[in-house]
Amino acid sequence: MNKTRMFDMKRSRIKELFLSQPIGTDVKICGWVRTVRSNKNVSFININDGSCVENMQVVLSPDHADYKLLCDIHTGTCVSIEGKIIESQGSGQSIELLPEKLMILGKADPQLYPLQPKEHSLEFLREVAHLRMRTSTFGAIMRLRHAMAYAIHKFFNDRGFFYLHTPIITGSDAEGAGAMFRVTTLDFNNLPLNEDKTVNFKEDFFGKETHLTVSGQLEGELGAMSLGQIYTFGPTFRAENSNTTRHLAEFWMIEPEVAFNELQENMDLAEEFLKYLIQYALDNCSSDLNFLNARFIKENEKKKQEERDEMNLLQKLEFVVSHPFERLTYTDAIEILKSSAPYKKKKFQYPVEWGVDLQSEHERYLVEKHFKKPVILTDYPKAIKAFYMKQSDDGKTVKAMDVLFPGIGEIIGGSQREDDIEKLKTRAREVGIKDEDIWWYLDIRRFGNAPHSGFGLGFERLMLFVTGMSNIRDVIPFPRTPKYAEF
RNA sequence: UCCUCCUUAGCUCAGUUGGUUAGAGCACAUGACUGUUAAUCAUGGGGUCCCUGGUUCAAGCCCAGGAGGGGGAGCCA
Repeated sequence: MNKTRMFDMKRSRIKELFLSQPIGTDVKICGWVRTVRSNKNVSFININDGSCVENMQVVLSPDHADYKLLCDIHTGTCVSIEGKIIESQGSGQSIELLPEKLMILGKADPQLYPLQPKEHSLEFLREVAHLRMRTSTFGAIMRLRHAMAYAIHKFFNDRGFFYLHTPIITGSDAEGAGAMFRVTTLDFNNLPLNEDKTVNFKEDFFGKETHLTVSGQLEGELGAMSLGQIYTFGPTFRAENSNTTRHLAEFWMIEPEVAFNELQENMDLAEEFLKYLIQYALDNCSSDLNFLNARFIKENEKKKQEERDEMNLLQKLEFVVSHPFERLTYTDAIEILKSSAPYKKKKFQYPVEWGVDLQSEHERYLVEKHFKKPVILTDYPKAIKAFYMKQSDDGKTVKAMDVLFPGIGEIIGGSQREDDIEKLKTRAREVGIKDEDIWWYLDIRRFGNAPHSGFGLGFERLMLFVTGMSNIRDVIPFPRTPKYAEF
């Protein structure tokens, strides 16, 4: 690296410089200015290039040939700097950069640039999502998001799973997971009509009605029943009018599906998977997690006493990887809720009765108050669960499982799948799905049938937990929600 | 979709019972300052008080409608 010629210097990423501490060597960095501080004798320019949460401090003296450039260097300016790495003469950082040559690649008018060297509200930053990844918080979140995506592939690859690309455009409306976005090339101002005035979708691009997928599961099952064990990891779309901190219209979902697995093994996989991912973050993203932890602690202190988290972010992550998840049946959960203090004091807004779906308040009680750890609920009443879930011998419940996390609620939903073709057809018809719509799904039960299981993990919900953020719009670069598709 | 809260300078926010020319911190400009960490200090510029209508001698403040946003709920991952 000890080159004397500057113009052909290789660019270093700041993360590498902090790791290798190459004191005395000449380097080149490119990045965006975070802050500038000056006095009569010296100026400090803090540069971030996105490689890590830490900034490189550039120390510029007034007698430097490029000192005049300082008047155009503000927060947001993009610069390229060649110079020597030296041991920092101030406290607060181990090394700093003494510039030989300073170049402005792109100015940022300080009167117009929205980001300032101060804390901005998350709501404001959502309005400038094209720039918010330049902040420490969103930089850390997006690097963690990448690390988690990578860890997901690594987890499955290391265990012999195959990444299956299930379709994003789907012709089946049988997935049954809520409202779908329509995909069409028809001219809305001149729709082809049938004789009964309904739209003639035979004229549409695919010759039938098509939508964006709400789940890759049904196709995932086909993969599992051929390749043994697969996972999907792709975008998923729900046209629900959900306005919450936990819902997006476009989100990413991971759906493993394993032939021969029954419910017990499905739970084991889900628990091992989540713990692996969180451990991966702890092992590989410590500086970003430390930054987010400091942020979490500060936010937590602002909350009212009764709403405060007992643990900080790092403690929560450590806690989850080191404790077994609580596993119990829906029926047992109902019993616990019925003998709970809030139930007896009539604090629950919604009724607790065998057969009703558990509400947020009930899930929160179980996870946050009663067990104080992640909970896997199983064996739900069949009436409140999807048609494809394996019916139990009791005739009342299905082999479903929901993994509930503190502060997030359902992070995973899954089940053993119904492999009895007659029961499957009957249940599908009950919810209005015709055999011919899922003929290929039924075929799997007809040819070489076997038990199999799987689940879906909401990627952004995982990100909420790992980053300690509280709004799902802040853990995806460009959120899509009802009435909002900017950028 | 329902409930609820909010909208004042580029950002974060204060603004009393309706009363003269709407404030602060940060940011920005200028100057000062011996190495700063969101540096500090001084001075200065900067406003469609979300929009529309109404009540009133007088509206940032009260009333009605609308728009945008936050939080909670439902639905779910």
